Amino acid sequence: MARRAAKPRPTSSNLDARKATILEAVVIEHVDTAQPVGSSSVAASPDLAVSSATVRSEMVALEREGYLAQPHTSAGRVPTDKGYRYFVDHLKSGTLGPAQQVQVSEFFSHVRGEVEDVLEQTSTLLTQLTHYTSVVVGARHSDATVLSAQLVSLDARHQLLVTVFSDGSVVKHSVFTSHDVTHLDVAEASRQLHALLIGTTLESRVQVPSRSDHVATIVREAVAELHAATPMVDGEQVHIGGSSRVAEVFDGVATVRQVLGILEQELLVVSLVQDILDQGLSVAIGSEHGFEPLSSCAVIVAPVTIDGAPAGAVGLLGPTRMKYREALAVAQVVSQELSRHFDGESDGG
Amino acid sequence: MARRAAKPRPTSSNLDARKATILEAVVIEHVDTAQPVGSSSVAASPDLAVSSATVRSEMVALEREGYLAQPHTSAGRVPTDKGYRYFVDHLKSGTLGPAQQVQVSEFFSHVRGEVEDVLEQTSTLLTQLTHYTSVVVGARHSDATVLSAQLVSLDARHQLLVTVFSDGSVVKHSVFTSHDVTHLDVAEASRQLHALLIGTTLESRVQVPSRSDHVATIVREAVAELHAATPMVDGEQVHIGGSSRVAEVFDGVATVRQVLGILEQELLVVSLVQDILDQGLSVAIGSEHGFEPLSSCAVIVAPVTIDGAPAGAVGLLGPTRMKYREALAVAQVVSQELSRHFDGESDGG
DNA sequence: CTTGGCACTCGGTAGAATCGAGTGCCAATA
DNA sequence: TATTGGCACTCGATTCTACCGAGTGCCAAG
Repeated sequence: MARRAAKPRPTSSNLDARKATILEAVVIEHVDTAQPVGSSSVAASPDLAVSSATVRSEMVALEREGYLAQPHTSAGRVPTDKGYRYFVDHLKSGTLGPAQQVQVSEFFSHVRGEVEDVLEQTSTLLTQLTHYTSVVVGARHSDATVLSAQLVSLDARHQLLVTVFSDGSVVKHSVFTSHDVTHLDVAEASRQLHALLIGTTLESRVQVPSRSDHVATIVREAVAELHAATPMVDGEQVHIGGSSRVAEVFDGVATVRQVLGILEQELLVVSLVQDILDQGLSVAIGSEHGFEPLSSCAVIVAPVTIDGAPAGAVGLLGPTRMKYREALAVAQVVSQELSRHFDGESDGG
Repeated sequence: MARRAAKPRPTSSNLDARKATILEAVVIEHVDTAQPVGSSSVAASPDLAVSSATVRSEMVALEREGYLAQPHTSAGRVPTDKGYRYFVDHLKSGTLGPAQQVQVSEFFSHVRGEVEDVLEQTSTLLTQLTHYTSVVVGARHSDATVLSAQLVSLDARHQLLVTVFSDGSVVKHSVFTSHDVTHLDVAEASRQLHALLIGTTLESRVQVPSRSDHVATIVREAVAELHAATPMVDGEQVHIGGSSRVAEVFDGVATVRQVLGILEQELLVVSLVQDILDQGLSVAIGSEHGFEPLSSCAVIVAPVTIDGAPAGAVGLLGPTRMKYREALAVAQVVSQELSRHFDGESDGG
């Protein structure tokens, strides 16, 4: 997954009005029918007052410039990734249908609970709205500080370090001891850990006691555990919804298998989404994300912010032959609403 | 999902030795080739010293009794669910291949971390071992008692109730107040909540204070929150691995779509697994689980225990045309190892 | 009861014919 | 010069046919 330096904006993104109209018509029809589009059906478009012969000659031009492709001679044309890219870049932003609007506001006025639950449910909402696979990425909290740390004894040799962070996340880590420890020792260790960790971040250096008594050992173990497990905790939380949509939206078992396999590797998905965001894109089409196994997919992303700070993203994954207008609108609205939802929450709702 | 009263053991599960051998041969070959099996290839089996004509007449008998079916005239035979059932019931339990054994012991000697992580990784292990979709269900903790409850302030109007249970699970619940509360109030509420909740289970009636001061309000809210969210917390945790295998193991996009759709509804999967366990089965073949959308699947389950008490299950989901011997062996060994893993842990490892 | 023999069935495959959507090209036209 | 109708051509998809062969069911002989 190559991380490119700058936004790969189309180099020569100027088509005269007629070519643009033709390209648009091809995209729209192909998205609808999944079939190559012929010149005659394009010429039938009300936006176009020319004959199919004219359309044909324009189409060879569009093909030469890389916007269209022909599956084989004597077939219609199909948009290339570049063609979709032009279409998307020149898309007047769509809006949600009334039913969708209702569903979204309904959802956000009723949803409640912990962040994780909200994100999970949001992913369900997204696939319901679009019939595509959805991805919701929750923020990492590498700069969150410890609000509270506490050691709870499960049994004489098994303690649980429970740490609460300023972003509201709670993590637990098991601490095993080789000898039985008393409740008093646990209480003392808990007190020390709290004092030691409070205000620190996962990246902070923490000064652990060097003594070798029981309590100090537990404290050292616990801190080591907390920091050792950091990479796992630090990884953003991912919620993937509607992966079954993959099976109905792609043709060919091989592709389905491949895409599902990718979706199972959640870290990969996160870095993909992050990558696209870093490039300042809201859509990555086909090979644009430079990730071969997903070259027949388009990925739409929209950032989520909490009080203005980036806090994650929502995404939609579909075939390059995707209903971009709809999907973009959904992603945008949902990410906005989600941001607003959390904004409101942190002011006290 | 009908919950049946008793185990649906096969009613007349007696076949003479020759019929049994023939059935076995058909199952084995069909599992291997996915093709209908003809009399001649069965007759070629070294276990059988009869001609194909004899095999044929036995096969019509087996078909009449419901163990085999013919896709169409002049095709070979295919096992029915009943046929697979007989095969499974009379299977001499297989054993893992050496490479698999190594992989399992390797895994369990290296795995560490919280229960959730272990279960998640176990699900990955299962699909690696079998190439089937795996399900790992973690225990519910309805009878776990509260070891610790603590209220942590995120901001003036947003508190977090962090509860630690005796089974090592930690849950958090947000508590919002309509007025700012002081740190002193939070501390006091935390103290009261701890005293109030400790030793209780999620099912316990808790006597909340009826006073109307700030602290009492928070306490009431927090307790209400904890108990309101119970159903979600109570639900067993599910880890599903290798759902992409569905795409390579079933043929027909329709089936794939359907099975994936089911897998997305984790509650359904849990109740399915639970159902099969309740029936005392280790395999549910085709329609045996009475769950129509999965009628082309076989589900293998094996219970996981901690110190003898039921604590969850591991499962494998594949086509009815499944490698039962292998898969059963894997499920059994992994569930045992998992049980042992947790047994060891609770004694202090 | 088993077996070899035999006629029969029927899905799958290969090849030929056909269809038709769609193209590229060109000469006529505005 | 750009547009257009006309036309020959291409080539995937569909249909039809013939045919092969795996596999069956049946039966008479051992």
